[in-house]
Amino acid sequence: MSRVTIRDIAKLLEVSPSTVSRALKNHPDIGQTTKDKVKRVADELGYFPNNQAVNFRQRKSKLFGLILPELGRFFSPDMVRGIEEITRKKGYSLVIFQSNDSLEKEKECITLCRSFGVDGLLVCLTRETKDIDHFQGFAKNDIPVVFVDKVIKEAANARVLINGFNAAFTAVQYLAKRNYQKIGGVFANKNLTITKRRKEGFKAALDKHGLPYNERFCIHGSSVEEIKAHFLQLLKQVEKPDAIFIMTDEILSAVIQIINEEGLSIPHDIAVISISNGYLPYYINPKITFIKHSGYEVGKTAADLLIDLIENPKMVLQKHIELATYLVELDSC
Amino acid sequence: MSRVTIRDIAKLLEVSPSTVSRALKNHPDIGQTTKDKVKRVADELGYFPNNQAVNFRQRKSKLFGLILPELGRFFSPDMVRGIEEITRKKGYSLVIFQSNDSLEKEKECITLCRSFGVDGLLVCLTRETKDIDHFQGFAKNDIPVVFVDKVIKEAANARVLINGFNAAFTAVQYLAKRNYQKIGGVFANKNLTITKRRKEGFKAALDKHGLPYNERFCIHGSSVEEIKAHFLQLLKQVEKPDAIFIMTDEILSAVIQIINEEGLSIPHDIAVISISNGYLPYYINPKITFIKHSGYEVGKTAADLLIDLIENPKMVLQKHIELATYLVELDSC
DNA sequence: ACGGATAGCGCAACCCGTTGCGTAAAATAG
DNA sequence: CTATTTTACGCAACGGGTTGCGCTATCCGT
Repeated sequence: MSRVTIRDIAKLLEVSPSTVSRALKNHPDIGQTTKDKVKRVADELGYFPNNQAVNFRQRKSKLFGLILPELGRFFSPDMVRGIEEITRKKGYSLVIFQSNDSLEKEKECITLCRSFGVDGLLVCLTRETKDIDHFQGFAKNDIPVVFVDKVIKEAANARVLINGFNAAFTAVQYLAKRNYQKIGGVFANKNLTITKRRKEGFKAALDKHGLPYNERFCIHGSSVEEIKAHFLQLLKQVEKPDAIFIMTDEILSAVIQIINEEGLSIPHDIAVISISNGYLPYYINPKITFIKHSGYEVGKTAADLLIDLIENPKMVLQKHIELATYLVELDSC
Repeated sequence: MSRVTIRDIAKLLEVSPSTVSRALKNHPDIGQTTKDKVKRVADELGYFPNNQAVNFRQRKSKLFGLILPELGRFFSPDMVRGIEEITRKKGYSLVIFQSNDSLEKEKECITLCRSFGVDGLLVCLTRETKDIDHFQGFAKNDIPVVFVDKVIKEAANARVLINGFNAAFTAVQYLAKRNYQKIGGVFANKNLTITKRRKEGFKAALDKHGLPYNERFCIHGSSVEEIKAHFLQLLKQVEKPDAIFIMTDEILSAVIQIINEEGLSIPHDIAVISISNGYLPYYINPKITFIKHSGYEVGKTAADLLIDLIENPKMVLQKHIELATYLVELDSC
């Protein structure tokens, strides 16, 4: 059996489809008795509106696209949760796409989003993305785009991310105040904006506390394997850091494995502080002191901003939001 | 500027919209010169098809709905990743909904899915869901539904999950073979099918190895807090288990925190084995021996099954797939 | 009783790509 | 040079809900 349409109801009641349509949405032009009849019949027939038709007509889709490099285990699930909550509350749904950190796939995702006619787009850029020209199609059609977490510094688009500079600064300052002298850092890919910002904060805090920035104590890596290998090298050096700052949960997970495998004791052999979404630090013994950044908040804020942009098209499209972070003092330094 | 339609191209070239439509899809009825002209103009104007119109016409949406209790940090991200990979490859996209483990919200999600006209549905049921009558609307309209991970035993629908009985059996057998005598278990909510199956495997293994099933060594909890409280109580008992089986990563994360806080040593004070997606066990010191179940594989398998059901409508809709698990031997027992 | 207001509903176009059918022109066959 | 086929394209309806406009019937005021 095919689905019940407004015309089916209309025929049954011998009224026009437009009357049924208006009756169902309590349009004042329709008499109460007609409204009642229509609603009763609609109910009996199990009618429900075909959103595809409505959206097509209104040139809306009530869908947001969400493009991520991948669904990780730390930050992104929380972020997606936050995004989904807000969008849902506002009557939108979320279509997710994974770009696998490939620029080419990111472009594919964009094409898909356009073909679905998404009403807005949330994007966490791939590490390969150097410019955002491929998003211009959306700007032309007045479809707002909000960049989240991984952004491009030069781009003048709306974006939401955490204040990585402050987070790193706070972390390193904490180490400095506890008299750690040889502070190292473990960072992601050097070229990413997110890495640069956090490293700037790292250096600034060292500087403020009169500590030297030692290049040899800082390692970078684009994958878990790279991080592990480089960190192991660092531990084998003659002169080792007495404390390390860690840029993300992913990196923390890698570093912890090496520390455990090497049988080192935290904080005795090496102190650790991390920027984290706040779960992993509690699984580790001792619990890792961290700078809390909330994927959930980032997601909610980004979704809110996107909805703002849709509801107030005149609003500046270049709003930048940097969310604050805070220290959670545990046992690792 | 509004988006370019097939009629815009038609007007420009003084042909009919149908000619443009056919030209763009290489229909043999259209002459080569016309095809070339159409394609060139389409390109110049930046035309791309309006999927909303097409899908509406075909009564397809090329969307799958995915309803989850929530986006967790262990199993579900991997599962979503697997689902997304397969669906994407087959030309579908994924709309995700969170039911927050509420039956009412689950029903809301279903309504949304229907209104979007999803072509298929993947569902991980809430803990409140006792029957699946609210999915009957899909059955009537021949829209396939695949249940994933959290299922209802009685329901005769397609489903994909891991073989929880075997996983638990293997785990407990491993403990038994290593001469642990007092084996306890930490389980989720008693009423869930997923819990029942794993507990059956737990008991069966004890039975096979002539070990007693001790109710006092088994705890249940529906939340992290409950688990923590109950597990702490268990540790304070006079007679304590010498090894514990843990049913999920979420529970493992809670148990580990208590063990750390109590200053117990694994496996000396208590041995641990868990069913896990395979990340958390490596973050813990010592690394936790676990039964590997793959959210990624579950996701891929479920998506494959769903696509099968769409492409071969005659196929039995009641296919049950239980994925195998395997032991990963680490250092916790 | 007459003019204007208002309530209540229908008509038809619209959104845009697709597709069955029809047809004129060109090509081929006989 | 007809008769038939083939080529190449156009027409119009379809999908389903929405909406501006127009029309009729009733109601109210004077």
